[in-house]
Amino acid sequence: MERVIETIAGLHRSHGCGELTAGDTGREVTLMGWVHRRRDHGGLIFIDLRDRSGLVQVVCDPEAGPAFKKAEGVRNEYVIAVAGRVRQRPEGTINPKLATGAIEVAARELRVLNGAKTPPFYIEDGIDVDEVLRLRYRYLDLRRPEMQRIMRLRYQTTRAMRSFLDKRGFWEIETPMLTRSTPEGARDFLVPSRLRPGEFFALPQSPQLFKQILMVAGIERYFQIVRCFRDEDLRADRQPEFTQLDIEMSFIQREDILKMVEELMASVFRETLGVDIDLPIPRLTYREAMARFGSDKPDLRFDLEIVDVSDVVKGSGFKVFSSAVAGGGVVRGLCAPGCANFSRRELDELTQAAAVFGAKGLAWMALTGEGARSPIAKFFTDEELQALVARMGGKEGDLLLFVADKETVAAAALGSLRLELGRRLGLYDEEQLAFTWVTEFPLLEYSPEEKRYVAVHHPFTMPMEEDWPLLASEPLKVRALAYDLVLNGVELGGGSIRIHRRDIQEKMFGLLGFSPEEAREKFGFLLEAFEYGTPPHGGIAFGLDRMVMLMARRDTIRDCIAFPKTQSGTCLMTAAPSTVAPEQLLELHLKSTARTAGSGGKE
RNA sequence: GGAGCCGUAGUGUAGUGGUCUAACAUGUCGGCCUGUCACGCCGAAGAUCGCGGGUUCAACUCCCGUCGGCUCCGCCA
Repeated sequence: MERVIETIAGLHRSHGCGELTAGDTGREVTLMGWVHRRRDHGGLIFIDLRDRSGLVQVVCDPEAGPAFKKAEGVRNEYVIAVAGRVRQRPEGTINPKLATGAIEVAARELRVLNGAKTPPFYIEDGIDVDEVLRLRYRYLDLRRPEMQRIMRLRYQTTRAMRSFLDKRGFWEIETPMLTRSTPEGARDFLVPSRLRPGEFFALPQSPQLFKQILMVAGIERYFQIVRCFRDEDLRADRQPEFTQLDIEMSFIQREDILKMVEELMASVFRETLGVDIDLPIPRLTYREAMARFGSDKPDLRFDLEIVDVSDVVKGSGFKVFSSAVAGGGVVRGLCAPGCANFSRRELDELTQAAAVFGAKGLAWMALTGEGARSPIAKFFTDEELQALVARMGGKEGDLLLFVADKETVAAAALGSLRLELGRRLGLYDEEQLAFTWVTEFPLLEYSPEEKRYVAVHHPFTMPMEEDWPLLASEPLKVRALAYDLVLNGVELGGGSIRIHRRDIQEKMFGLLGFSPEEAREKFGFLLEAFEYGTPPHGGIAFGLDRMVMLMARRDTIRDCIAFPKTQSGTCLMTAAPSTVAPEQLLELHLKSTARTAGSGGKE
């Protein structure tokens, strides 16, 4: 059908559709938006008009003449302007499901500002459609109210952060997007330099080194809401480009930062969600978190703690347990309340969940009225069984689950099992916000691939002063002045007090296996800067996408990013990445070794 | 790099070796309709079942491969 596109000339939008109330009755208004739905009754046409403020019903009467004629040709998602008068709806036609349901706009004039193809999915909340389609037509997906709410929440969150930090004397400073590839850490995205053949910039994994140099530069209090890039595999909560709130402060100690961040979080959650966070935020040491919850980002919305039974079972006749302990491992368990009646199938599923993290098996013991029902009960004496049940705090009707393994495997497997049980048993309230600090992370861990120690946080993290003596003797036992903020089992952010003393930094490099020459080569500019009067300093960085995901109660950060990538790192809307013209490569002095025959990209 | 799940009209699903000439809902298009709001009623169009190969008399269905998507492990200082 031939559609006539009209101009907007002479019309001035007076209201948002969703803003109109009974108080506007009698008022002459001009609305502009998208046709959400049209109901054509032959002699009377209703149009639900939508803009980002909401919906309102527009009524077109044949008496309106040309407006009625045009309304007949209008289709979903057409962009129209309507001028008319707000009126009360007739008796009995009020729609309580609609915010503007008590009124309607009687169209006097209607202009079709643009037509639209029929969208491939409904422009409304709660749609059940393949995410591929949503990402391909992201502009339509973002038209949906729930997505608009998330985008607004994200904006409100960064606004609240800026406002808080501004009041505390922080300056927002931009750092380069084209920078130096840094060793250590994630894989870099590289950008070839045209002017320097054979050389490359890297996109920043974080502004870490720049923000520390800003402390040397005397900025004292810095922040930045900044895009960061990591060329690693994706997850529901990991994208190759993401946004972080990056903060650094001088002349402070760990407590100063933690306190400031707690106040920041309280302020942001109050301003965006109207929620009050209980302060101070509770703290766990890394050691405690791993032992009790099997994770360095424990979900504290529910208890269900892991219990160590190594000492109880070390002398038992059950070889799997006793030999695990004898071999330096541990036996730990969980008491699943009221799960004694779990089926074979449910137990298999739990075993699978534990196996993902490397547990070789999952021992179970159902506490029934007739005693312990379990394939392993026969290996224990009555006394051992009693001691075991007592240690686990097991009651009749409970199911005890055990993993015997290296400490790291047992912790990880039971930690994941704990989350699985928490979900299955509905042990927590979805609305709850359980913040926690995790502190005293280890400074170093051993990398078998590289056959050396690597920094758990980064090479500039200050060791805890009481552990300084261990640096030489037992480096793996040294704890760092590093901290993570965790919310509902998700790592929101992390930071540390940095090393500002040359002697300690040299020790650290020594432990990481860098010769002075190597250190200079990798971080020379930073070390040089550090020689010109570096204040004690420290900071933290938060994943904005994850924070918004939790605030909006979504399961993936893709829903909180306007234009996210798929799991294979592509953009379904733009079809990026793509091949480029050979001349472009030539200019950059590059030659692709890829074997795919992409001859210049898709048309 | 590895494991698992998914792929059928525009969309969401059904169909598990033979009336499948692929069904249902919704959407779309046309007609009717002056108080609907997931409007209603009547009618129509719309799918080489992701792609390629194999098994079979016969494949949407079984097998292999491949592509795409999702979840997870590794990886992510």
